[in-house]
Amino acid sequence: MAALKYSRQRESIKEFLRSRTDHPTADTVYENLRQIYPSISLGTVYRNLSLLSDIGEIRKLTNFGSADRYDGRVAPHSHFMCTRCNRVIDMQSDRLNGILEQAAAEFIHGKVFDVDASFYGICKECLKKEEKQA
Amino acid sequence: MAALKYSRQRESIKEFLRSRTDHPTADTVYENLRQIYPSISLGTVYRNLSLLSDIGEIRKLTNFGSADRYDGRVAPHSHFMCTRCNRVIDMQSDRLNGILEQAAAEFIHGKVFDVDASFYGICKECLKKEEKQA
DNA sequence: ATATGTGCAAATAATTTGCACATTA
DNA sequence: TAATGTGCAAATTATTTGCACATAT
Repeated sequence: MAALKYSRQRESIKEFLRSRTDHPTADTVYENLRQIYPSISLGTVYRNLSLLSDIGEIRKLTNFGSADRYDGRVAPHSHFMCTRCNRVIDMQSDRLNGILEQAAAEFIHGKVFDVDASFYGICKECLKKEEKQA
Repeated sequence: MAALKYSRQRESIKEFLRSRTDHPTADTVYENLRQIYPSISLGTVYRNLSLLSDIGEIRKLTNFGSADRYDGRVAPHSHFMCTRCNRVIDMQSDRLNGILEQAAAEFIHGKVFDVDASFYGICKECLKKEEKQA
């Protein structure tokens, strides 16, 4: 219904997310956009993030800690979170994507529209740090 | 470190989750346990849910709406959430589990300890309701 | 002109925490 | 009796919302 009107705040938020690969939280988006639009409000950031993910321009990740994170990349891919340093990095596996799609198609108790796979562990860098300590 | 002591509240919470397949929220657990322990507090429920999931006796699902949900089943499996009625149902696929494990093993940027796959869509029952309206 | 978007501040929702008392080992 | 767990209430965190004004079509 609601006809979408242009807003530079929204465009900037989208652009900012496209420029990053670290899946920032709403608050990080806010702090960064403040450099460009000093009077932007956190409410506006939340409203636009939610709107953009509703229309599929960005992806909302609810899976990696208490604050939601946002991903500027919408092509199918998975994520790995390091539970030491809280980094979230992209995982690309066509095979995994294929199997997830297939599992979705074969599911008999409903119609699947969306799929998400998340992995948790310790990243290389944090593993190295632990070795040094031991 | 912290040596674990018995508590009937904790045992009841675990037992309650084992008896359900609908992945209740902390609040639902609280409301139900109140029938048995009228003076139990929400804080105690939260503390025990978090403790139980830390020691792997239950699983915490952060993926299905604003409130976390809890799963008494810890064997590897996936979930489907109906975005109409908010039900979360179990999905069992050995093949999917296998591929997820394999993707975890092949991941080169870190060591994976945990995997989660979630599916979103509309369940059979809600699909039927929509048909009737059209 | 009218719908849509924004900033600000207050409200809400979910979860966590401090503290005095209770229970377990 | 020492460590762990509980209930209660207050605090914290993330997110949402109402409202008056601003901007886009």
